[in-house]
Amino acid sequence: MDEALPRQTEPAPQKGTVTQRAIEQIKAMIGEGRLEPGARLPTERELAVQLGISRSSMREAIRALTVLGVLEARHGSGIYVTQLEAGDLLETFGVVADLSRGPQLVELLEVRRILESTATALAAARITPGELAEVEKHLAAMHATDDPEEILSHDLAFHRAIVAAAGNDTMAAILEGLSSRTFRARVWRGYQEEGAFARTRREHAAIHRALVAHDPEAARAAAAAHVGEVEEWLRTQLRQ
Amino acid sequence: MDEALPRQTEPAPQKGTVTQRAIEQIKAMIGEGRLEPGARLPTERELAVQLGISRSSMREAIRALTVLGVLEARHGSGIYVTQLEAGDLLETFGVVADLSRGPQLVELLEVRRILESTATALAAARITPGELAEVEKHLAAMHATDDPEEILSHDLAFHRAIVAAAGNDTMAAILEGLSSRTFRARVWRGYQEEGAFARTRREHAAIHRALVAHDPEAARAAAAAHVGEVEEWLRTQLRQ
DNA sequence: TTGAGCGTAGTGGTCAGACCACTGAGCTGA
DNA sequence: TCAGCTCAGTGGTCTGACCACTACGCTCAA
Repeated sequence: MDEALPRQTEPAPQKGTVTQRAIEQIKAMIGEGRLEPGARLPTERELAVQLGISRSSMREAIRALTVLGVLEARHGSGIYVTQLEAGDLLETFGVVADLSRGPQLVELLEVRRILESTATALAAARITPGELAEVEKHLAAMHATDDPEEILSHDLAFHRAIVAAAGNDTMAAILEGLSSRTFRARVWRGYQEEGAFARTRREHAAIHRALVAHDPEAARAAAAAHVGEVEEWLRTQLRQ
Repeated sequence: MDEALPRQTEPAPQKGTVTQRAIEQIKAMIGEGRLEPGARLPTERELAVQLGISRSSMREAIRALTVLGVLEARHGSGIYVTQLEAGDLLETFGVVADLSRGPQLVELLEVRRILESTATALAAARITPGELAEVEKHLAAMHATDDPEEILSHDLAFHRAIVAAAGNDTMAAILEGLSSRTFRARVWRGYQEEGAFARTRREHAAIHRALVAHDPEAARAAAAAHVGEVEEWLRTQLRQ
């Protein structure tokens, strides 16, 4: 059975470019379970013959699915389906954050505020002593240095550890994209230059307190306020 | 200045494949503002010469950025940078929903519950009479037919209209991906077969009431319950 | 018997050049 | 004036060749 409903009497409607069709066909193979996660695909040359297209076009299709995190090409070995986990598929989410500007950055921060506050609330309810120790490690490291690069790095790890404790890998992957290194660097730079370090520390401490107390509502409020501060600052920047 | 820090004394570290490098370079050109949204790029042949690679490799790079929604190729005309709006960049988000299975679907629904409940709450506060009329149109259409396809279609439009009224295009684009047609079709099918139509109608009515009353908290609760029902049903399905 | 080292077949990565399909701007002529 | 045509330029596709790398099996000395 073909993937398209017979909307025409034509046997092969030839819609779109051959590469686009190849992308859809491989996606369909995976979606229908004909290719399991981790499975190895036929060779580029063989796939091209199977779908009746040239190797160049097939390579473009494979490249497309590679950047989407669906396939993984290993030089000299073969092409494999990824595990199709959240991390694989949502890696490209960072591109959005990297290329967004102006009002769109505010919208992204708003999404991050919503997700991160909920994730922090979940974490407060579920976090284990081991996970809490990890969070505290980065909190302490953040206070122990003056190097902005290192602070940013531990800041990221601090939030990442909290989100991981929330137990939803998909949400974690999305937030990872929303907090991607370049995105944070661009916004944080200006924000911290205005002497927001002290405020950031206070907010981090509040989040930490809520986690220790296993108080979801306090955690939600603290996380929302934390991201909201940056969001509001960015709004102000855009107005002027 | 090159994009990479000089971690080696080498002038050109040659990291990764040439195609990957080309992707990064084009992305950098856009990120640095050398290519504005809507701008037209040099021809494939010219770009290939500029970056010192073959046209094949350049085409793969362009294809990759095309599927990511960053570039748009027009046959016979040229290659253009998209408007880099949320819709352009987050179109690929639907791929995640299409290829996710099992526990990951539950995680996706959890993310959707969080975002959609907040979006519905925002909509309740901001919705205009015109937007409300649009919502009601789909609500009525949903009740006026028995065709599952049409019901699903209006169900999607109902939520889309609400989310649009929330005023955050980025969030709307993400939710669009999370509610993509194939995703909904896969989950909804089983859900509705169990006679959930009546419940769905009640929940939609509750959401509508909250919107009319401009009551954000009621709207949030109603939307969360609505998605949560499906989420819980899916959890049950996975257990057995 | 064992294991380090060496081939080698097969795979993805890259390149070059050719032709096709489509677009759009300029020319032509009624 | 403008409908229609022409054609140079652009993306889309194909072919075939070679390079870089991997994995596996073979060899041969310990």
